Amino acid sequence: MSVVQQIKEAAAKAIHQLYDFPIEVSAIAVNATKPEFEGDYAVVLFAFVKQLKKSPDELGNEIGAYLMQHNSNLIASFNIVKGFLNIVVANNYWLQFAQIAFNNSAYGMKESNGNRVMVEYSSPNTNKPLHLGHLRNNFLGWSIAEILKANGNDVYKTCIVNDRGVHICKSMIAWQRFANGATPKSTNTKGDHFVGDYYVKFNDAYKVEVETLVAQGFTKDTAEKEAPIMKATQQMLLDWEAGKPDVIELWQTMNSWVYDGFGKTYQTIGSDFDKMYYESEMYLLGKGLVEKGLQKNVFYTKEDSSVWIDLTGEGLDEKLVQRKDGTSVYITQDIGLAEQRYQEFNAAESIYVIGDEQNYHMKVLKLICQKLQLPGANGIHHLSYGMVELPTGRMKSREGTVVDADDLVKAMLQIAQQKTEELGKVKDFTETELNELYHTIGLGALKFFLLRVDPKKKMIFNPEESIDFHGFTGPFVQYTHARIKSILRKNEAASTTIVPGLNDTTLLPLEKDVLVQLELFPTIIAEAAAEHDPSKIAIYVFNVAQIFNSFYSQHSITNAESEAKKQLRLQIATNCAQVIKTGMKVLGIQVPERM
RNA sequence: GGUUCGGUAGCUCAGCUGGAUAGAGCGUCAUCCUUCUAAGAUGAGGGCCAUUGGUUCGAAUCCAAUCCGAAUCACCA
Repeated sequence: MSVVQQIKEAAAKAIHQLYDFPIEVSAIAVNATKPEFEGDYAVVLFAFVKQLKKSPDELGNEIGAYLMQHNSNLIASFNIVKGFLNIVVANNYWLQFAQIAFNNSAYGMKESNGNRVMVEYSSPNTNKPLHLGHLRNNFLGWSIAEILKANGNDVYKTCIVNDRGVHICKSMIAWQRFANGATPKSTNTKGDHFVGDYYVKFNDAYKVEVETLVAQGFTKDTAEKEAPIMKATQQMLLDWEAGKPDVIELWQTMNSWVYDGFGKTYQTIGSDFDKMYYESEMYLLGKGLVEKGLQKNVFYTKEDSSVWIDLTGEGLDEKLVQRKDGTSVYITQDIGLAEQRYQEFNAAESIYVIGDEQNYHMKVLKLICQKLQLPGANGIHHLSYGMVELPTGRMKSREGTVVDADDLVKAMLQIAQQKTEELGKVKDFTETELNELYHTIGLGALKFFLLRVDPKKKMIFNPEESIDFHGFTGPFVQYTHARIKSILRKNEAASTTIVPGLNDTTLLPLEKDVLVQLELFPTIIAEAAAEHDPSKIAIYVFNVAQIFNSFYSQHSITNAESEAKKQLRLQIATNCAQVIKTGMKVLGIQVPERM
């Protein structure tokens, strides 16, 4: 149990016992003591002054004395300042903690709890390569899955590929017309980029046709509908749905190019999935559910025989779930997919990593699932993340301001290489080792940059700042790890038992600061899982690195004042490396032994 | 117009289940490598926490209103 939790429980018990006043543990407020006062944690007394009709000083003294008497292993002393009961945690407690963490290679991880959780993320379209926004999605999804695993859940990572629809047909039409049989191989282009290029070519051609029609006197609306290339695209979609062999074949070929490209990107950025779903196989799902919904009177039919749900009672609108021609819409598919996945994975909780532009859609989806009483409906969570914008504003494909994922990763690796070469610390590395290191650092910088911000918030990607390797960055944390490892290599392993001769030794402030920080790790991991928020861990891991660096600059480990101190500091350093490694791992970031 | 989210240092962000003098990083200025990795450390400077009112012992945090910004409200996906 965490120190804070122990203090809360002890304080609640004290108040109950001393004043015969039962109080919820959660009602006790405990903060870190400000550095200028003596103590580690402070119990806020104001809340009870009124209820217990005693002055803060009186309360503090009585509660403090009780706590010391009944929790002598935890609490060494206390003092009261302006309504705050400052508690000094016993040095022995911290020393013991150092041993416990040192001997637990899974420190921060929880035992399996048997809960099954499905995480859906990435979900690309097959007409365009991945961009910066997809990277945020992929890093968030992968990380939240790891964080949930670390908290003992069984996690299933899934991905739904949007591989059908008009947008795909656009690329196909453009390829037919403009490619002259070119392939990714013949042009030496990555498959997803190759197909994306034809999507762009479609739009260029379409634009020209519309302009021509407008010049001939058509209205813009008519021109957009009547442009020959658009009509051809719509015909192609119909042919696809009818299963016309040559269209299906082209569709399969072009999609296979895209998957080839995506596969490479996923491998580079470390995304993986337990199960891939393809919309082409799923878009008919949910038809049965429409029937079921009608029977349950959750849905109703309008006179044109389209099917709707009325969500005005929930403050939303009426929503179409089936067109009058009997075809299903986007949301119907999603309902079907939700049910199907529940049957496959039996996950009580499903987390959908989807941009905040779909907040409304996800709200509707959950509501409908609940009204249909689908199992697992209450466990649907939308991990809604904000858009990634550039300093100049939103990325727009039409204006060519989209930051391509592959380009960005490549640029990060190059900067990692350049920086590493400048510093010249790993001149003895082999070619393979060097490439591995550039990958670790470059990708680490990128992942950390995208994960260190609260997912809910939109963020600004500043190319200048993101490639900074100093301060609140991935490489800073990685560097700290490498630094610790370097020290550990130069010393024999630390003692795994209680270091003799330390019981009476006062911990130095910086030694204690590091231990206090390390002790928070399990709490932070749990918080990050509960809030679906990897940024909590990024911030935490940075704090650990920072505090260690302060400690390191002040106190020598190798040449400590005594052998006992040396052992303790080796333990502390080892624990820091361990916590940094584990914390970074759940963010999807490797840490090097040297850099 | 309705709904939702946001507005904290020059910039990027923490802090938001109310608690002590609002914190980091970047950038600026100044120190520290013959001693464990300087991708580091230390210090200085930088703030009407959008505005106004309310709730109370106490508000960046909760409530209301206002201003500014974003997303969304498709028989698109």
